[in-house]
Amino acid sequence: MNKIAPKLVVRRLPIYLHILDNLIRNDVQIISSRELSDETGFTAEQIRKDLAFFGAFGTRGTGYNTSFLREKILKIIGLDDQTNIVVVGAGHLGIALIRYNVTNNSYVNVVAAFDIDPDVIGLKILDVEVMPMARMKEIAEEYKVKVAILTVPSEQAQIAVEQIIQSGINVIFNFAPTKLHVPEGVYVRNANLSIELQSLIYYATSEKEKKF
Amino acid sequence: MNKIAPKLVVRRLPIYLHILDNLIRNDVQIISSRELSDETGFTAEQIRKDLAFFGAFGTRGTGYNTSFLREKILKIIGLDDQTNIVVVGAGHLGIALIRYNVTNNSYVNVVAAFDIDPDVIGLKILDVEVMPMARMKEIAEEYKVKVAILTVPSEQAQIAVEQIIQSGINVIFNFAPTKLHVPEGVYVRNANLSIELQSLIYYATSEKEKKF
DNA sequence: TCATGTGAAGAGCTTCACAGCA
DNA sequence: TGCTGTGAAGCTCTTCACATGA
Repeated sequence: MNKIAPKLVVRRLPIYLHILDNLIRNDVQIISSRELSDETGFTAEQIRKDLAFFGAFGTRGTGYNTSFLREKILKIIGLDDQTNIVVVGAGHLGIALIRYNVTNNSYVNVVAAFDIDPDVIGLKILDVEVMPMARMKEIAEEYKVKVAILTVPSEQAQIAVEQIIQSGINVIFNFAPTKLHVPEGVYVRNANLSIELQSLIYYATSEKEKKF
Repeated sequence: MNKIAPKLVVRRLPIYLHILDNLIRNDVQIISSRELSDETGFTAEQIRKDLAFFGAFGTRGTGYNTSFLREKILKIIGLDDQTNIVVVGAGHLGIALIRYNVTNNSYVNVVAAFDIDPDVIGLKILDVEVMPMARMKEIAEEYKVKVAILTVPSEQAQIAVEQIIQSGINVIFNFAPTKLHVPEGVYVRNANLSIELQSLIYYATSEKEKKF
């Protein structure tokens, strides 16, 4: 394994994982790329190529063993044990993501939230405590946290990023509508919901109504 | 204009729009693709190509007039007047998105939320009322709603989709972790936050720790 | 001179067509 | 036979290099 994995392939792996979990729960032991295609909407060829990038996990003439493939994908992503993350910014969105994540995601666990507002510090969302930013490094080290969800306002985003990086976290899922400046080796994915929403409007409006 | 706009270009337009809004607020009248590159992280060439796809909006040797370019992008996206949307599913995530959107997005306006739970029907989140699903069509027609944010649980997603489509809405921003089946002409964008989060773990784990 | 606009080249991802193997 | 695995072709998007024009 020396080629680097295509970004879009990596983003599809958890989708396959989710389907495999459901299949295994229903005692399905074998699945073909054609059936996975029906479940996902991706083509069977694409699914085979995605998986084949990491190795030959299937059996010709038969398909993929669901449990075996699940284990392989867990290893590839790096989800082999419970992965701990933190939420930075305990506003409405941060709190909603904590509740949402806990109920929807059995692989990733939020260990703490951080905020600068004394009014929210000390609160518990489900069993997740909101702590002052100063405790981030201690928590990150204790729980081996490598990923942070960032939901602070734009103005505070860059300052929060410095603290996140100093805490040893190297992946940021950024919900603040601003560009983050990070050093080499830190990976940022932006999830700017307002901007996504605006781009969707494009597909709601017929071409005829647009003049430019 | 007969070629169809590249999807990735459309997704970047609101990013340019956001920056232009800030520049105009600070009385900046001219911006070059180089400066837009510094603000966005995209290359200057890419920004020029993105904009040039829709027309020649700049002045050679000078740059782009911020107000002029803003107007053009608004027209291209279809944001020429306040765009109304609805939220389907008034759980934690739906409520958080209503609060988040209202405070972050001056172009898009949530006119109503819908849910099946009698306990939340009648609630107001800011000034957005939670209504029974049966009222969706009426509201969609009254406010010319073309876009819905879908935040119901997976099991209810497909049923909700039928109602959304029957209400005349043709674009769905889907937060439910399930594949939606829609007819031709309906555009779905998935924002599965758990799955995005899982794919990020890949970038947090060093290659050395992975064996497959 | 300086920054836009644009063909051409390049990179990345998907689809095709079929070889390979249980 | 049936489904995986994979080079080759095709498509989409990005980068390059420079012609164009204020």
